[in-house]
Amino acid sequence: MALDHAILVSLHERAASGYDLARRFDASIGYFWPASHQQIYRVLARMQEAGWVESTLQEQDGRPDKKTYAITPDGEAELDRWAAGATGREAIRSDFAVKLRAFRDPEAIALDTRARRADHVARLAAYEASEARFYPNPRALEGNDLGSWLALRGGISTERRGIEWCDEILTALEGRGSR
Amino acid sequence: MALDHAILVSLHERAASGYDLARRFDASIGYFWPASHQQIYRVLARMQEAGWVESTLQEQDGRPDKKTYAITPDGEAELDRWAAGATGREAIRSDFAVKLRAFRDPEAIALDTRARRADHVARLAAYEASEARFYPNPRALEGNDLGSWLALRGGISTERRGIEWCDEILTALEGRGSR
DNA sequence: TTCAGCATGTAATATGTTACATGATTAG
DNA sequence: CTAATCATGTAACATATTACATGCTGAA
Repeated sequence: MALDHAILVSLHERAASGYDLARRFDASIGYFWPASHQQIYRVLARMQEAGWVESTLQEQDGRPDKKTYAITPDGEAELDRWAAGATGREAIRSDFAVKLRAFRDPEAIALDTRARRADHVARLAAYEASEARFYPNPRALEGNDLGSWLALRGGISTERRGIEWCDEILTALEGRGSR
Repeated sequence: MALDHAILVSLHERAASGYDLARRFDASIGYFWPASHQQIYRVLARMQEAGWVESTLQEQDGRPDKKTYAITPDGEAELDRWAAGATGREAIRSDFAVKLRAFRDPEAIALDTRARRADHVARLAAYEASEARFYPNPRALEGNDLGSWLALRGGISTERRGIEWCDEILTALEGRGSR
């Protein structure tokens, strides 16, 4: 039930509506735990029943009502409980690696690899921009900010390694005549 | 439906029973697409109905009967079709990164990080042993072997980056007084 | 007037995990 | 005698994805 905790972390940082959360998940926290709005609404409902979050309705003029969720003390306690435990090994599920093993169509692989590379480059740029903007002086970081920065560093190294892998694949394919 | 294709790739390499596949998934191909035997049996049944695989019963003395699955021409065609398309971006789901963002208990994080690091080291060693054993001369590789080697290279770089990230986290935590 | 954005959800389907179930053989 | 390995699955539950549904505002 890790989406629960991702949402709790996000609500701990700041109260939000389901819609707001969905947009946050498209950006910051969703880089490490993607989720759609449908999923988020469902989990919010479940957590509200469990007493981990509470909601207040806000009227807005010219807009639909907004249901703002906030984390409760029980929710904070649950976060603590969860944070004290160990996280297991994360499953890697890579269609792309499976496709490499299949190795059916080198041209298609090369094409796919180039697209993936561009993707990694774009995301790396976004991460690096974030880092420069929000964490210009990493040595001074503490607590929550330190954690967020370390998570971002993980993202940066993931993208870099993705680019390197793509380059390795492209080099190997080119060396053997596929363009 | 990527488990389907992972199984097809595996059956293309060699026919196997559900049980055999489950063990393969614990080792080679499962590094990139983990799956339990329960899942595998379910997907095999579905693919047999679709005509992508076929099974033959083998009697064995002193052992339960073995149902050996093989890929059919339709299955091969499906693999081709799938291999020609592009793979989308892979979702990263990392409890650990979420936990870093929560940053509730630095001691617990340090402990967890050390455990993860040990895990990465072990898996890296396994990958490197495979590489030395099965692909001593990468430049000479072609076709299927080249693909498998490139997939393995991806695994190796993933583990290396995991170790580096853990070290970065531990350094940051130590620099601030958590052991 | 059409499309993007705001804001909320339900429903159906697909996929993954955990627990249960059976029964034989072989190694310790 | 006990546990592990071989071999097959079913069932219940949890989670994730895709499609559907509604309705308002503001900008092009």
